[in-house]
Amino acid sequence: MELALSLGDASKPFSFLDKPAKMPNKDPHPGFCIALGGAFATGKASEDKRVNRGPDETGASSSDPPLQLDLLPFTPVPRTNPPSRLRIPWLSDALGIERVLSDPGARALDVNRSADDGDDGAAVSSPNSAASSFQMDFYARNNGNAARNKRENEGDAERTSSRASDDDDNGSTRKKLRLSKEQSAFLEESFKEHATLNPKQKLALAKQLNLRPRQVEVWFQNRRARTKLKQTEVDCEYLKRCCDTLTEENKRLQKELQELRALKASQPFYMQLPATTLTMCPSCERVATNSSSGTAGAANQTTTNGSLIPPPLSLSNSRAPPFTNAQTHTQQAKPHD
DNA sequence: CTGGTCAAAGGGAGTC
DNA sequence: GACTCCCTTTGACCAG
Repeated sequence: MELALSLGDASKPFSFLDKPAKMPNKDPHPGFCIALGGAFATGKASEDKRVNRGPDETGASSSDPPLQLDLLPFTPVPRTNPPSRLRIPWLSDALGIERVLSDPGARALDVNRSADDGDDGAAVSSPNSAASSFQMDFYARNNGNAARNKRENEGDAERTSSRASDDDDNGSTRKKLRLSKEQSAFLEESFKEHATLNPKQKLALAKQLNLRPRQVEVWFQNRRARTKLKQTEVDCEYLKRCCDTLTEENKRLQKELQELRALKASQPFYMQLPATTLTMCPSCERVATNSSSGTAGAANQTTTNGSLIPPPLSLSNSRAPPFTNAQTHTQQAKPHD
């Protein structure tokens, strides 16, 4: 597992990543950057890149439950209206495909056109239009959750009328409006393509789902917040593991240090060998040896995996001090010439 | 009753 | 100034 942890310079992406970790512009934790490899790495990032930006999408994709794409057709409920085929406008534009969410072969609904052709939304408001049938489907079929069906079916009319009159509400009571399963699923599908919406997309979605644009906007805001929260949880979990690993490494190094000190105490004559040079930098506290004897080897092999311990500064047999800066690197033990 | 979830409101900050 | 985003909080709803 390859990993890198950077505290203080989030602007420098890690080289092994397919793409740098995207952090929001107003990230509340500036200077913190974490990159994961192996199990945590989103290896699909390169092949699963979205058309548009999607902050935290990589993390979300790993933690989010798989989205049910078999939203339609709604077989349990008999259709009274012709099935409609929905297009996610920006998807169709960008990819040249239709995101079919309903029966294939049904009439396609071009949300872009409906949004562009007029502000009255005639294309979707007509009772005979495909969009209308889709909207009716949304309200005819509520959540598949059996426990909720009764309540929700009872509340369908209220919900619909509530939405229709929300704009005119005096706002005295904030009625809880829970989006239907289909509405949430469609919004989710849209979110997978675009974590953010431009006004046209927002209007198109609102018309398509018979929601107010503000509702669509709020849903996306809340959805981004949920994604970010999940990513934060993943990051925290990873940091916790990093902390545990470093703690273990620290313990091991402390133990090795004690062993070295014990060895040094038990075999003091090594320090008197003429060829042995043991130096320590007081600033960085690194011990470097300049010796051909075995003591140097003991100092150099302070790690079992060598991952975190810096290599000796000099391995040459020269009598010259291994540290070039004589001001900061003071020789603690001088060779006996 | 309580805690979790989620839609929504409100406010601050950034951008154009 | 309008718009959008993010963050926090609120309130309704639901399950245990």
